[in-house]
Amino acid sequence: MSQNHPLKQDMTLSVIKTACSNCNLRELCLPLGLSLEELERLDDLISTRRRIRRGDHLYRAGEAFDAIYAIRSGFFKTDVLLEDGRDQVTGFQMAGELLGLDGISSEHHTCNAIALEDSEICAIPFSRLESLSREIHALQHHFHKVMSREIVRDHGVMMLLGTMRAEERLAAFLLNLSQRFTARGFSHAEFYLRMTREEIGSYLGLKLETVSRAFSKFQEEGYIAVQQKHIRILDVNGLKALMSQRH
Amino acid sequence: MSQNHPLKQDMTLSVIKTACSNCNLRELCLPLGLSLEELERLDDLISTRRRIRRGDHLYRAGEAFDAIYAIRSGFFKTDVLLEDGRDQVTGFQMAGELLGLDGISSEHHTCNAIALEDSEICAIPFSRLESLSREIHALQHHFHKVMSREIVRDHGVMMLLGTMRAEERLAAFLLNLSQRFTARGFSHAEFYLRMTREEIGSYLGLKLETVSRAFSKFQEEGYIAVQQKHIRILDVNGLKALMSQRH
DNA sequence: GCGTTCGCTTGATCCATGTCAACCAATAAG
DNA sequence: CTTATTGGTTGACATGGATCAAGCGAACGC
Repeated sequence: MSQNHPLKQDMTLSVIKTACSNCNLRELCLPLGLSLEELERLDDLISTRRRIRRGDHLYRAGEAFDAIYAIRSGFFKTDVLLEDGRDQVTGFQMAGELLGLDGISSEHHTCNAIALEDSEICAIPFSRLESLSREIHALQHHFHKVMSREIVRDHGVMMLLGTMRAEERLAAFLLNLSQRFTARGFSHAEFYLRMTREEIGSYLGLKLETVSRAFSKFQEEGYIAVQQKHIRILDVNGLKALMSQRH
Repeated sequence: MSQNHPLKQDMTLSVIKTACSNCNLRELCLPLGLSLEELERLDDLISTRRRIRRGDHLYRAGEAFDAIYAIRSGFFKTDVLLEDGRDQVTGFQMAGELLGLDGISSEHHTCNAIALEDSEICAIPFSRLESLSREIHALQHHFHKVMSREIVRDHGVMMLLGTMRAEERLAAFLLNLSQRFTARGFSHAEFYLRMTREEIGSYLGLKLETVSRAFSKFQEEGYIAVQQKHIRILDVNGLKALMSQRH
């Protein structure tokens, strides 16, 4: 069992800084235009801050659901397992994004959430979120939007899996990552992948060899420079063009 | 432009019977255990009831979002369109299910909803739903569960598209339909498909020929009897077994 | 520092599904 | 009733990606 071992240092840190109101991710994670008083009440939402070490689970499929999680820093994947052993990565999540929304429906988590690098999360007890969002209109609306955005994102993945070919899928994937890194103030053209070829393949419905070949192809074509997990995008438009060409 | 032509008859009908409290779908669509007073307030939620004729759009991608829709009777598909003309069916919805949740995030619909048979829907203005769910705890929670269930469903489709082969996909599709018909009091073993092979294929990430061949194969194997859109399931376990066999 | 493991790349081959095409059945239109 | 149209089935063939296999570099444990 991979367990979490909060360090002393970690504990004090969480006491000092668990506050949405001064979190530098608040534009990503919270509604805009809250009053000071509302912001203060929101700070009470976060029950705990936790470190999750690379490779550890934040939660597992089947566990009772009682909180959703905001990623404060780090990188996660979620995956679902079929009885017969097949599994699929359903998403990669980065700082400012939420984890655990799928657990609301059955009150049990339906997928595994695993840290791909040492990460920090804020746990938001769901019943408290519901009661606070009955009082703060903007919070309620924001939460609904976040859930809806997740549905729209999933439709995008369905589109990708259902209609695109291997290279298009990988191009879409890279462009999506690039865009999300940009939104977080990182370079849009240069980043490190936190996941393996196999995890990318699982997410994109491809085998790792196919992913690897597509990377090589993109490099040959001059769209990107790859060196293991280090990616530099050299020609965004090339990648975009690749996606829109018929068949 | 396909428009809706409500008939006089239709109008009176909607005045007489627009009431969740006596809707025979309420177990599917509403939280349980509401007080009478709460049920009455819920009835006010539904602003209009509309007929949508086979082939007509309930809404289109890009249109402003202001309501979600409960299907009172009938059958719908939703699809998304890529710029280059490719499209994909993202779901089939039947009585008691909700349409339009994807529109909350951007306040515009992100897909098309098209009736596959003459249908009736209840429009639920979203702002009213939000304000009422701030007051009725059970309604709020139910709504969150419904959104979450949609996310879980989408993960199931991603799994299907990402890891299953053609026959497994079709088997999963048939079993899912069967189960949903059963939940609505229809036969679990015999039903009419409302969609074409092409639409099934689009949903499952397959070409219509492949769908057709898989149907024929299932019939040869004795799992089902097919005659155009009429399906009889003869061996549920056969279909289930097909899905869990390795590769 | 050295061996082991893991992740990645690349080549050769195979196969499931796509593509193209012909034909048939059901339904709608005239 | 006759014809046009749409949806479905089936066959022959093509191909994208899976599979199998070998080898290599980077990271990690000892």
